[in-house]
Amino acid sequence: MLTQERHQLILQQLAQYGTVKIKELILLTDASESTIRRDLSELENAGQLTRIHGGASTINTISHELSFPEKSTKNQVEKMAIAKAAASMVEDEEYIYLDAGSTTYEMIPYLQNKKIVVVTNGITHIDALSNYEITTYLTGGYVKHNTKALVGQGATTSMESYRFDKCFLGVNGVDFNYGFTTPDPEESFIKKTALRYSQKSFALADFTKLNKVSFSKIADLEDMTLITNETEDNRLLPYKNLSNIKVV
Amino acid sequence: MLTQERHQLILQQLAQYGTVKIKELILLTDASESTIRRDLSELENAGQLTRIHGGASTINTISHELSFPEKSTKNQVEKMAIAKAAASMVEDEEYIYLDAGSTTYEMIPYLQNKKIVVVTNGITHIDALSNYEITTYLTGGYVKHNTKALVGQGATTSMESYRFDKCFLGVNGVDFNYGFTTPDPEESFIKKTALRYSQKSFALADFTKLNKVSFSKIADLEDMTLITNETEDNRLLPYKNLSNIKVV
DNA sequence: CAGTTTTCAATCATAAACTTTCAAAAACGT
DNA sequence: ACGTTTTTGAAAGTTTATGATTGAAAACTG
Repeated sequence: MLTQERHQLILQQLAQYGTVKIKELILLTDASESTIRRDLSELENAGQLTRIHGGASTINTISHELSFPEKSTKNQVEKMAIAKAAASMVEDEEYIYLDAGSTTYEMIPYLQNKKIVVVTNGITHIDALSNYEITTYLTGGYVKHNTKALVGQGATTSMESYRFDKCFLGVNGVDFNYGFTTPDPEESFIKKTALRYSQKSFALADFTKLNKVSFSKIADLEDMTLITNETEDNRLLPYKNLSNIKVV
Repeated sequence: MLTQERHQLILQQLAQYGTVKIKELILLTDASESTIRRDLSELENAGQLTRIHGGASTINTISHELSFPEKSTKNQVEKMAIAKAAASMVEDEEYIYLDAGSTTYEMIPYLQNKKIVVVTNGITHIDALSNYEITTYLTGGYVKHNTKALVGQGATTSMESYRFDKCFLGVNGVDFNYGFTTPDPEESFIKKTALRYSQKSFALADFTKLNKVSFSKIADLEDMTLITNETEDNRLLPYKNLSNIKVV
């Protein structure tokens, strides 16, 4: 990746979110920590940003915070790492279902330049997918106001017209006995539908979701490949022996 | 490959991506590294690009980002007046189809507090509709990157599940003989579908669209009620005697 | 506030990109 | 066909960018 490309990416992230962490930039650019630090120094000297502990922020953070919604930075780096691993599963010429949700959203930058077709029920994904010029279809359906996800009969019906090589679903609970779960039965039903029409399915869950059980069941553990991240404790222990698990 | 061809290719890549790597150019041209370097030097001396470590970039990458910002607020006042009049046609308990486009978008603030259900193919409408807590369904379909409108078979199919009391469509051409027209046949087809499933239909067009004919026909004049605005000239003259016209 | 973890700046060796040079190949003109 | 000019690709030596390492500084934790 060219120096200028990195600089542009950094400034773009800042314009979008107001702040950015070094670890996020490392994931986005595949550059080393040293390189990112050098980039931030240069951009700071050029007066394009201000460095803060752990990352950088726009010069005038105040105005930005008011006009733009803050990126929820909770487990952001973990989510990006998982998203990156998930995106690496995608190959050219494939048809992909991308679930609504923040983790699947983070996959989009890593799908750049892949010759794929994406179907999604996440309205928030559309802008990013358009920016990267990825061919996109949206399912129809009822608009959930809080999450901007499409659900209901309209969503499932429109999915019946499609078949996917791979689907990527966010899940809120992973449990050895209860399998994959999520709070909203409506969304759960959409996920199940995606699952049914996909050759291969992936569940994205950061470590905070492990050994949690949510309300509505999506599938059993063996039905999807779990993509999650390493932790220092032994939360992952029950799953270590599973064949369909990828730990980043 | 001719020198001139290479130069053209380099400039074309730059125009498309803003930056280009030397390794990419080697692959694209089958020329040696030395040759590409010479090309870049020459083009830099000619003031056509700036070389950077690893490749080259356009002189002012900033201009690319500046082209983004604001879309023309052309005829904004007229559009709002028309939108307001259109929204006043909507009554409680009705099921409404709201077409994608800037004029129909302006209707949304005026729909506040109405107990209605809205179906739309305009992704850009969703945020506003959510803000006003209006029950919303989105049609599915292919995402047109530039307009963020949903089109294609998926869109029309999903509309078949719905029936509307009223639909509001933006049109680009209104002509006494040719009726209502719009540039994109795909979008035209969606509008026709909405029309078919609506009890009553409204076409929104500011005075600049009058006596214009666009490529793809939507309907005849008598099929929709035209909502447009007053002008000082006599553009409106041919339509004055129509029963289904509302001038604001 | 002491101990731990994370982040940071500085340094250095390596790898990648760059410039210069030169000889071979291709294109050109007579 | 012959010599001349232009273009090309490879090689040498130079510069720049990068990633790993290390100890210091800052933030976090109990």
